[in-house]
Amino acid sequence: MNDIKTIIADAIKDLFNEQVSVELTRPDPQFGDFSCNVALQLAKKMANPPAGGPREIAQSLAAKIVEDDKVASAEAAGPGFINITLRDQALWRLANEKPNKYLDGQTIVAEYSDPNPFKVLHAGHLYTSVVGDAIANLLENAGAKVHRVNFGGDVGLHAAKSMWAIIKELGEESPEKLEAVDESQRPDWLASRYIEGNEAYENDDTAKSEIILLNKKIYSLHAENDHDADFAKIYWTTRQWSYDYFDGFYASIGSHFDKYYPESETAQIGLDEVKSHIPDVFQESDGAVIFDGEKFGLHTRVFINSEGLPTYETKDVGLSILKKQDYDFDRSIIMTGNEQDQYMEVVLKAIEQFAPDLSRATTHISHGIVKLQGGVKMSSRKGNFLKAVDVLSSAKDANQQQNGSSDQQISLGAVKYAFLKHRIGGDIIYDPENSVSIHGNSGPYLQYAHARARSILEKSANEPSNPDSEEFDELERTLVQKLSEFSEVIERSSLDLAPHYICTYLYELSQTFNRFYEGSKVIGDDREKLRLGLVSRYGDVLQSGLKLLGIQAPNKV
RNA sequence: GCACCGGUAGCUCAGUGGAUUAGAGCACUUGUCUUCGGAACAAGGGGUCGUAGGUUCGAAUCCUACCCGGUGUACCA
Repeated sequence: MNDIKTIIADAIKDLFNEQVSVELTRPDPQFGDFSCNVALQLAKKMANPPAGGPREIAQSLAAKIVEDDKVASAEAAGPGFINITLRDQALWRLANEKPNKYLDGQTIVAEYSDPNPFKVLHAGHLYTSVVGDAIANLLENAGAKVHRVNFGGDVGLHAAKSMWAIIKELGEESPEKLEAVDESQRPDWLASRYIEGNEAYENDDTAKSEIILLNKKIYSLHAENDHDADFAKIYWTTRQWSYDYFDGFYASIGSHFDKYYPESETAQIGLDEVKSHIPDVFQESDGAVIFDGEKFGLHTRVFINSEGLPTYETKDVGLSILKKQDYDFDRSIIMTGNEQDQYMEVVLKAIEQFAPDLSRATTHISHGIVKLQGGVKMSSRKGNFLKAVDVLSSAKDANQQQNGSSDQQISLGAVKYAFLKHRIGGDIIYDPENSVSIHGNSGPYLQYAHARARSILEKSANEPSNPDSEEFDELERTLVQKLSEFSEVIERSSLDLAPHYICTYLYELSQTFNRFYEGSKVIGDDREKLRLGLVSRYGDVLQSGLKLLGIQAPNKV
């Protein structure tokens, strides 16, 4: 693709001695392989454009471009577009192009999922785990060294609520009693404690003040690095249960993290940093330390509360510094729910005041809420929300019911694809039945399409050939043309941090293949070897595309 | 109030300032096909791209105002 751009850029230089950034688009296939609007740009730019305007510029460029031996035809069209058709061999080479490693040598930290210890993973955590992982894959594929990290609150009111209920449940501060909780029950047991603690906090004033005290106790436990007191033992043990539960969950969806950053580890660093920038960046106000975002058209937010405790803002400052220390990244990507959009703007603006490079290297992306199709009522009662495992099991059930399949790769692929196929940002309406459907734009459909392609290759007695010197017929060429888009799609997808481009592309590709397959006999045809070559490349593209999305593509379904 | 995000077919959603006719899937109508895995292919109906202006050779896309929905707006995360 860059070859083609160079051909056009050279032609522009030769004919008009101008420099224009050449952008290629993929037009409707009937118009050619590529389309280019440089003539329209040039006409604007030139001091003395030709009398025929952009149309004439396009014509003379087309005549020049077509001289290149990669190009079969180039024609001026419409108000001044140039439609370019490649020679078949050049198109086939493009269809086999390796991904552009434009991020070679770069280090990127991707932070997502971010669940809190002591609490339950909900549907939103599942969503960001899936989408964050796909983005990390894309960046890795472009050559970057990517570190996946996870930030969560192991201190704070929710932890105190849990600890309060844990101790109540145990009857006393005796850590050995925790052994009675079976390993498999630990996540649910902790979830129940959080619900109890939360309820007590809201409805029982005595409990509430006890919990507030526990909150401070947890902070000081960290400050003193206490691992010996009974209270500390209970805290550290149950906290570890949470991390074990997270690890198990991520493994079950085929994902992993390099590192967990607990808030307890970022709080002090953030606190020191914030304090060192009073009053130049942060100011004291009503006993708290704030950042006056209004100077920048943003909100003012509290970084250290009037009790001297760091807020989430300060912990995020600490996290940024820590991530930079740990990985010396070129770029940092943070994915959260979109309710944090304006919050994050303030934090990044504050960081910009004392560490502009750090702020500039950070990209925040955010997503909406995951809802179930049909709008299952979310009760306001605590603990009754859409859990990550609920989403997975609804897919499993739907797969069983609709397809009679208990294949986890299928139901997991269905969920991932259903999340990934939408542009990041809006709410996701998840429909289990739709997601596992073998008709239409779904994960299982593509997994099946891949298996079917592999099956053709296996069934044939011949080896695929590399059709480098032959001409394609119409259906073959349409397929190769679509295959040739793959490397562009994944590059654009990683540039825009938009995995959904890949979903759209893979589905379109499979439709193109089905049309080819409907009209072209493969096994037993004179052109069998050549066509096997196309089927083989198609299978590879489907598999590597799905792999980038974090979806398995087995050879047999 | 102010700010941010969204509003595209009955539903769920794509859509890079470009090209006749704004696209998919699901759902609906009809056809092909005794199937190299038909989990297919072909054709059709269905649209004031929230509304009104503006910029542009060209706007779903950019700008302005407004309407609707969601979220955020000082010591939660």
